[in-house]
Amino acid sequence: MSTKEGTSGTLGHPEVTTERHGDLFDANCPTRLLLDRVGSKWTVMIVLLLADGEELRFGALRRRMPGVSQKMLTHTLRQLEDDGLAHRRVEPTSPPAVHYSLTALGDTLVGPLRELKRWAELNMGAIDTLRTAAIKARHDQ
Amino acid sequence: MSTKEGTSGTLGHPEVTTERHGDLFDANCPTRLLLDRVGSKWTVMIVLLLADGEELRFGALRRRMPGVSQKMLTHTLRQLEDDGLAHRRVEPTSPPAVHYSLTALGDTLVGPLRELKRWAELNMGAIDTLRTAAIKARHDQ
DNA sequence: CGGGATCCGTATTGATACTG
DNA sequence: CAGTATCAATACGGATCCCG
Repeated sequence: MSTKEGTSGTLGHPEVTTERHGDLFDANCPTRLLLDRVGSKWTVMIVLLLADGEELRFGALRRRMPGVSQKMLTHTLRQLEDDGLAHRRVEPTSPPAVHYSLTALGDTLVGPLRELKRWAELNMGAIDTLRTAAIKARHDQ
Repeated sequence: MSTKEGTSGTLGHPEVTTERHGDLFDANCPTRLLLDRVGSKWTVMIVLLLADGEELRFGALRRRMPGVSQKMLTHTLRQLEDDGLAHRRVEPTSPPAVHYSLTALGDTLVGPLRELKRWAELNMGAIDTLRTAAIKARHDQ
């Protein structure tokens, strides 16, 4: 998630002009583009909160996401909106009320993300144990 | 889900010294822990390359991953190893040969990641188009 | 060949403060 | 309430040199 905005960035990066390796993985790999978004700290959380047709206001989202700053929440929502994954509906009332929901496209992402979440809940405990042990072992030796 | 919006007026400090939480999503959320790893730039690529029992040497991995630096490759592999997702086998030959493969645990992650990859390949094109259009629209107006 | 150690730029995130 | 604008910290990723 270091690659900034997808727009032809001026990354001090050697141009990948050749494809002589002919491999499945490349710089323009869509998976990486997705992971740059999904890897963002709050994206998945928002998508999962808006799943199942849930429509939440800015403040409601914020309350459900402990630790998020309003700047990051705004930023991530904007990103999701620009990607066509989330929809933003503004009610021009006295204090403006902004509702967020998933688009049809965004909804299709819920499945894969839920599976990932399920995997995490099942295995992250084990991983954390293994990790601690491994590091301790290296430190020991 | 619970549409309860309690007036939790206490704007607590960001100090997360204790496990003071009350929501489903929190810092100790396993999903976030997983995404911190998966969101890393090269993790998914490595896991997918090592899928299906593939065992690859350091150099082989590197050759298949255009743009990766040896530092990041080493770092990511070490992380995967510590997490118990990858296995490292050293052959103490004249020039040392190090082979990497997935553990049983690591293998179970392949499925969810493949699904994510499939989604990406199907939809990232559309997303990129939408994103460009959205940004242009905002800039236009 | 594999990888440790170091220096370094910058993207990402966060903490305020201010606006309509 | 929802959002923008600044400023500051840091973690991420890359380049390079060196070692067994």
